[in-house]
Amino acid sequence: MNLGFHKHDHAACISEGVARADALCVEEGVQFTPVRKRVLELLLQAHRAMGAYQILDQLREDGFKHQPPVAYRALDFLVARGFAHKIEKLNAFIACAHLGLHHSPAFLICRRCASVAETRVDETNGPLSDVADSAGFVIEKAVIEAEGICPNCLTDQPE
Amino acid sequence: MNLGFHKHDHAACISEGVARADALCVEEGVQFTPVRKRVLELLLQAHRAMGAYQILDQLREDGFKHQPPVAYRALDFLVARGFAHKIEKLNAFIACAHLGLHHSPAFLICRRCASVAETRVDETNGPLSDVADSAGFVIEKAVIEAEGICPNCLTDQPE
DNA sequence: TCTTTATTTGTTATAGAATAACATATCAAG
DNA sequence: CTTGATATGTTATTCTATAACAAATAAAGA
Repeated sequence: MNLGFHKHDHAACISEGVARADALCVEEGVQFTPVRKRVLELLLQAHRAMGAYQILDQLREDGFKHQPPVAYRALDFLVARGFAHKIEKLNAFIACAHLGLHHSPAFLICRRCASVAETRVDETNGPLSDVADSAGFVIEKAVIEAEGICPNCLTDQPE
Repeated sequence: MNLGFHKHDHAACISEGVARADALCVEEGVQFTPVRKRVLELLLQAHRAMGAYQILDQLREDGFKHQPPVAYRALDFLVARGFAHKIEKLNAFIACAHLGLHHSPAFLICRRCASVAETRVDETNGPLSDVADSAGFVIEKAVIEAEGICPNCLTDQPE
């Protein structure tokens, strides 16, 4: 699986992401307003996790309004529809790498270069759901974030 | 496995927890100072995740100093030694349920009653480490937090 | 088209979480 | 006993996030 650690056609991955989100919004009858679109673009462009206030700074430069709620509202919208995810460990947000697919995301976070790769995990089995099942706990959503060193940073310099 | 959702001898679980931490500190030659001990007691007592400022309020009532760094330093100490864990999803802290055992914790968080159960997962295999291995990513630490409904809340009222 | 309902945006203010920085005190080893 | 390490006290600040309400815009029905 390509986890985004390697080179790829980035311009295409931005425009495709926006186009796909656009289509999904039409399908669902929700408004993909300029600020929402711009925030998704910023996240796709950055290709890493961004804090809400980083996004806010960018919005300011683009001439958008830039009070905190502007960014948080756009982010809430994107996260609610699965266009972006929140990385709890970083208090930051990242564009979804599997836009349009229902999935439960998991992340690999490099503590050296701060890159974040998204992968998918099967939430219906695995060690955690076994425990939950036997305890009678019903899992609705799981935060799975692994921290470590990405392949690029391992090669670059062995710490 | 007992996940803490059920009744148990809570007084004992507090005193045992403190005693075990005490012994571990002696072993490692680090100081289990009054404020550190008190914070661990508070967490064991609460038996749920507590925010740093909740802890701070309790410390104030106990006559301890109560500026934010007081709580954060004690929490950093407890987390560094595995006596407590941070729940990223809640920006809150909880006493370790497996004190003294090296383990990688995972949590089941009830969104109705806010109780948190700690369990262990094997981090060396499972779906996530397969993905990491094949990508060449070295996992050092994993945040695994599942949100849902605990057995008590399921029974109490089917939502 | 009108109008009314829902959704989105603008704005101010504040709450909540965490740390930087530096002075002071206490402990532990030589 | 003194020196180096560890821990505490304190002030201030930064970063993250939301409450609350007014104004504007869009969508749906009469």
